[in-house]
Amino acid sequence: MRACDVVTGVKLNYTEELNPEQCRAVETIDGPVLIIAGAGSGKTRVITYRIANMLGHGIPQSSILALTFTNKAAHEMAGRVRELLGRKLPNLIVSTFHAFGVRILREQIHRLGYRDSFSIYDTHDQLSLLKQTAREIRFSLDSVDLYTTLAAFSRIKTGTADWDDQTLPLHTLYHQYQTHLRLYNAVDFDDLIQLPIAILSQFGEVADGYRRRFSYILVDEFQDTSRQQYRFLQLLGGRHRNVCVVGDDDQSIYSWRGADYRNLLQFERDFPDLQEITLERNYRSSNTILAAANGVISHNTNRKSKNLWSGSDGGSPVELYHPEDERAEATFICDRIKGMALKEGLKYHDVGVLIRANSLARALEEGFLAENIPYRISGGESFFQRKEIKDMISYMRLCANPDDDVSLLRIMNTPRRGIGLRTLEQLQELARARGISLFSAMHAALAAEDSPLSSRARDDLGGFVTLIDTYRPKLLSGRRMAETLSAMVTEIDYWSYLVSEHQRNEKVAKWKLRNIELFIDIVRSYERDPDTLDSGLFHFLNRITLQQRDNIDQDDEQGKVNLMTIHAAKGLEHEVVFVAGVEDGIIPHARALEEHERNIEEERRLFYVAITRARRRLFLTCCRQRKVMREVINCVPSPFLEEIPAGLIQISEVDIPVEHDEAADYFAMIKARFARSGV
DNA sequence: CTGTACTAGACCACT
DNA sequence: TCTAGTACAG
Repeated sequence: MRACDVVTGVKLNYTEELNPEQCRAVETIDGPVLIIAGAGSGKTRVITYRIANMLGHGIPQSSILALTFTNKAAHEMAGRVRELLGRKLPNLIVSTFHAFGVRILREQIHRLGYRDSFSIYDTHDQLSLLKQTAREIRFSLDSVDLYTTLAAFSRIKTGTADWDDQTLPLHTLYHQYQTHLRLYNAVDFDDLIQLPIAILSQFGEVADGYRRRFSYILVDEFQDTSRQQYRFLQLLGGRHRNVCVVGDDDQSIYSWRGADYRNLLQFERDFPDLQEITLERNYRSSNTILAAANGVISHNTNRKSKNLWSGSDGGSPVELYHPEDERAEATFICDRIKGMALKEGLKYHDVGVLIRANSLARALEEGFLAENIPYRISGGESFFQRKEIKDMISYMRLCANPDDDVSLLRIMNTPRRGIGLRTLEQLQELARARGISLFSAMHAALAAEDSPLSSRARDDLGGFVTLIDTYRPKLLSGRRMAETLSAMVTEIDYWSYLVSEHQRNEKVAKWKLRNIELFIDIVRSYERDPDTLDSGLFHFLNRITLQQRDNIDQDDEQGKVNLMTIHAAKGLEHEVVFVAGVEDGIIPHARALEEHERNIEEERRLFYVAITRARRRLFLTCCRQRKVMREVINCVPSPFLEEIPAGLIQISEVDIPVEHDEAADYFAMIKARFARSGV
């Protein structure tokens, strides 16, 4: 019997718990390793045991770097390791690529001429920067879509695309955007990968330091890595070659964000001596669910051939239901959940309700509320994206980095302080002339004898500058940040601002104030958390900026139904899974197909990921009609439904008369298939 | 400079 | 339906 004695003294007997392939994956520690891990093949288990095994072989935790793609996956992995070893590993780094990028930048960004107090701009901030930049250089954005522009900038920055006829007119805008980022001492999400690459490739001794430090690298969800992330990985691990990547090409669902399946081929080319391990045995789902999933995914071309099989037998059929509209859909889902809870003792937290887009969440949430089913939702707008919270964050960011014009512009007049357009224009003029930030320009304008500002404007401005200058050292001290913030909220009288903004609706004002209190609590518990090694203002801000979608409900997931997007569900599993809105235009999403017809394969993988989240039972719902924006539209069932072998599906009949031809046709079709298959 | 009222456009996924 | 942006009056 093999066992490994981990530092903690915990004995790990994994041979009994793992199959031979899994064991091999756990035991192959040195050199390049490629693990192809099908859905439900125990991947997370393998990764955690592998880390435990490495520690058991005397590899220090600080030498191991485990990278994933989403926050959720990173948390999941860190939690599993902790659970397995029964203790926290403070020096083991399990993080997203972006968070790891921040870590490097905090240590090294000065080499590129930034200060380590840099701000990180999320999409919102990028958007305001873009607008502001355009205004400044008199570039009309009327003809271009802002998001498209940002996407183009991203492709340019990451080297995914070159300037072409489409993007060339944006050339000066892009450069101005970049200049501003630098002036404001700010970076965007792409920079979090791009700048570390620049540092590692320009400064050999720095790169060597990191290579020595992280001598074992593990990458989860490798199929979702971008070319940039691969390059980053190569710079870090290309020499010592102790790089283990784990992935499944069938679950690649992030190509829109730069994920590139060619990384897999590149990895094989770069490390021709790699050990390849394929995990094909599925431990998660019933045979029925697995067969349904296989039926769907087999329609994709260009797959690395893989045959998932399961030791378990049969299982309940996949149930397909056609509700009248999205409200009936919510009712059906609630009824089923309640029924199973009652009859089978199903726990609410063992249920996952998956949706393609956040917009589908509303009707379901309303249903859960009406039926008193506790739920939690992940994805969508995070707590930190809420307006009132972003205001607080902007105050903190400006204190951390006074050159951050985007944050300054957000709060300069929030609450209203009488600093108007005229004053702002004068300040911007001054800032531009001297090549300084707005906050510096404010100081300059206040100090200047011949200031063009009116005395009223001087007073208003002076109040703001004094406010920031007073709270800045307090927040920077890193002590009692929560109290400081709380005092500031009182001083700026944010409550009155909320009340005046929501005169008609006092409830909203109260709700927002409550959110701010919640935020202050978060700051407080962050400060008190003994596990945060670096409890300063910057670290806090960086951390929450990367937490764009994950909600802060880490506390109690017990007893709550999980409502989330399919993207967010990747890597998770549930006893019972509902996939809502299995309609043409939603899965596959119309917008995805508009972009490119070939995106159908990724949409299919998305559906595959949704199906394979289920252990025992799978329900698919497909509305007859649905309200989209203003109007009610008739729905057509998703074409992917036909790819599920007919014998596996059971139609849940509805007692509502069939009104629409399309729906009727589809019904007939399903019934015919049903008859043919002889069920 | 502020507040209100009106209009257009948004809903695809994550860091 | 909701929000962000703009026009205009005070």
